[in-house]
Amino acid sequence: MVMVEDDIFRALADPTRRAIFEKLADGCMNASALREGMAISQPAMSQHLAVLRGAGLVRQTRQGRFVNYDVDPAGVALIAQWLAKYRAYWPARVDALKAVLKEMDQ
Amino acid sequence: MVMVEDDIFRALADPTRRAIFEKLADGCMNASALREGMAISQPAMSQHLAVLRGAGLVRQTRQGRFVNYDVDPAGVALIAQWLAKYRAYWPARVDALKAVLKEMDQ
DNA sequence: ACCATAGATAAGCAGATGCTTATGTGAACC
DNA sequence: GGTTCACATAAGCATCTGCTTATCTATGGT
Repeated sequence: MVMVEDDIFRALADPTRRAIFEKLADGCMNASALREGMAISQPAMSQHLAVLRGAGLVRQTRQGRFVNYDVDPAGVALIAQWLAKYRAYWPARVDALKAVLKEMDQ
Repeated sequence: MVMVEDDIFRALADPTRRAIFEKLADGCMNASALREGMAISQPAMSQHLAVLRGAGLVRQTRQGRFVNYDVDPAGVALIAQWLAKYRAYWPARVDALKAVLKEMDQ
C-alpha cells in the first residue's frame, strides 16, 4: 500500500514548493529559470523539485546541461479524483464548471 | 495577506487528518464518533479537528455535550479553485466531469 | 584535457509538527 | 451542589522538515 496522496499533499503543504508548482502551471521550465525572482538557493530548489517529482506532481527531462520540469498530468488527475469525493459540497460552483467545460469543447 | 491555501494544504498533509476529513465527507459527525476505529487519543483528535477548523475545511456546532463537525464547503471550493489552474492538464477527465454535472442537474 | 555551468547529493542544524500525559472547561443528569 | 461525560488546552518531548554550506556528477565549450 503506497498512499500516493500522502506525498502529494505533503509536497503541496510547503508554500515555496507550491509556488514552484504554480510557476510550472504556465508551462515547462528548467531549474534555473524557476529560481528567478524566488530568493531561494540552488540546493533548496533542487530538493523541492525532488519532492515534487517524488509525489508524481512533476516530470523532468534532460536537455543538454539543463533539466526541464513540467507538471505531471497524472498527479493533477489524482488530486481531482480525491476532490471528487467532496463534489456534493460545492454546488455553487457548478455553473462556473459548466463554463469551463464549454470553453474546453471549443 | 493571509495565504489560506497554506493552512489548507498543511492540514491535508497529515494522513490522520485527511482520514478524519474524508470521514466527514460522508456527513456530519461528532468528535467521539470520528474516533471510532481510528486508534487515536482524544486530545490528538481534538488537536487535529482544531487544525482542520483553522484551515476552513471543517465547521463545528455544539449540540448539548457533543460538538458536531462537518465539511465546510468554502474550504472545498478553495481547493477546487486552486486546482482549476491545472485544468489544462487533465483533459482526459472532462467526460467524467460532464457526467457528474449531468447527475447534479437532476 | 581543461574548465565552466547546471544540477544533485551529503551532512548538520534550527524550527516546526504530532504525539503523549495532565489538567481545564462546559453541558447534562441526579 | 456534585458527578459524569464530551471536548479543549497546556506542557513536554521525539521526530520530521527545510534550510544552509560543502561537495559531487554531468554536460558543453574551447
